[in-house]
Amino acid sequence: MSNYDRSRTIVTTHEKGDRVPTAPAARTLDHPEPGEITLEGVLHALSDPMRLQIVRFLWPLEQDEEAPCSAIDLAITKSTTTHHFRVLREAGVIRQVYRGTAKMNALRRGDLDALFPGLLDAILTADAARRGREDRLARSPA
Amino acid sequence: MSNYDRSRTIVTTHEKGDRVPTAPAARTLDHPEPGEITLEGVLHALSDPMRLQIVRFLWPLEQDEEAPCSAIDLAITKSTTTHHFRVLREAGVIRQVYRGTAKMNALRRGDLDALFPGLLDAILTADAARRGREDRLARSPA
DNA sequence: ACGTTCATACGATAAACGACGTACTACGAT
DNA sequence: ATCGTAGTACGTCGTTTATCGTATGAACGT
Repeated sequence: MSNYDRSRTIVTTHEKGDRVPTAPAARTLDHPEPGEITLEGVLHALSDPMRLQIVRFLWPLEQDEEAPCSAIDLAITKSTTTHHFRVLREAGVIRQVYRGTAKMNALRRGDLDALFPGLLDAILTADAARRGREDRLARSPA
Repeated sequence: MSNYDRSRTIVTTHEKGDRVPTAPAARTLDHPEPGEITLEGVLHALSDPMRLQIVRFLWPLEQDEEAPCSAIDLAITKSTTTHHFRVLREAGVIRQVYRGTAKMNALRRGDLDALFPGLLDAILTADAARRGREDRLARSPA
């Protein structure tokens, strides 16, 4: 289940002579190959309000521009945030990479557009339109 | 297939007085108003393989053309089929109406296109492309 | 060495989900 | 009246999900 690279974390037992975590070997994260990305998986990943909010945040960024997890203000705890980012990554929607102490996130726009042309834009445009409607409703006299 | 006789459709409300006991107020089904349809709900409804298969079946039909539940051959039992159709209906993806002993289904194409322009086509085109890829892979020499 | 910051792992929990079987209803035809 | 067909209601079962809290780890400054 966890794609976290445990090659080094396992070593909590400093048994003196066994694997010592002297070579951090840059934490890596598993991402699905384009061929492993499924439409159902992507749709499911985007069917959660929090995750949609994350993608909405990432969407306007330049191609491959990255943002740390903490850049997005979600009304959930940090551990739940981690969970949602992982779901998005495992579905192939975002790419995550460690940069120092932060974990940067970027939409896998190229891969998704190649696999499902127009899908991402249709979803996010639809979402933007929906939000526009709701805002207008909220502002209109009751 | 698709030649359903609509000549005896609507008339469940008999003129005579009010609700005639023989006509138990024509079973009706609740559908969300366009304003109640959410993007998350639609995405969630379409993120299941069986439901995607249902929509894929309904998609090529003419505008508002209907098909009974039984027209689609799903590898699940009847009760599970009922469940999936209900999820689609409650998400606003399809419209269901009783016609005699059958329950007819149609995509709510107009409503969906108005709310989320391009979304349905993007999803189903993406799905078709994906299936094309998989078929090619399956046929290629191992 | 120490503390701060960012993010994870783990464990718990309550809810939702997908699937099933059985018993049932509604409608139309025999 | 009875039967078959189409679909529902309900209860169950096992899995997944979304959320949390707490403890932990990794990188960076001081």
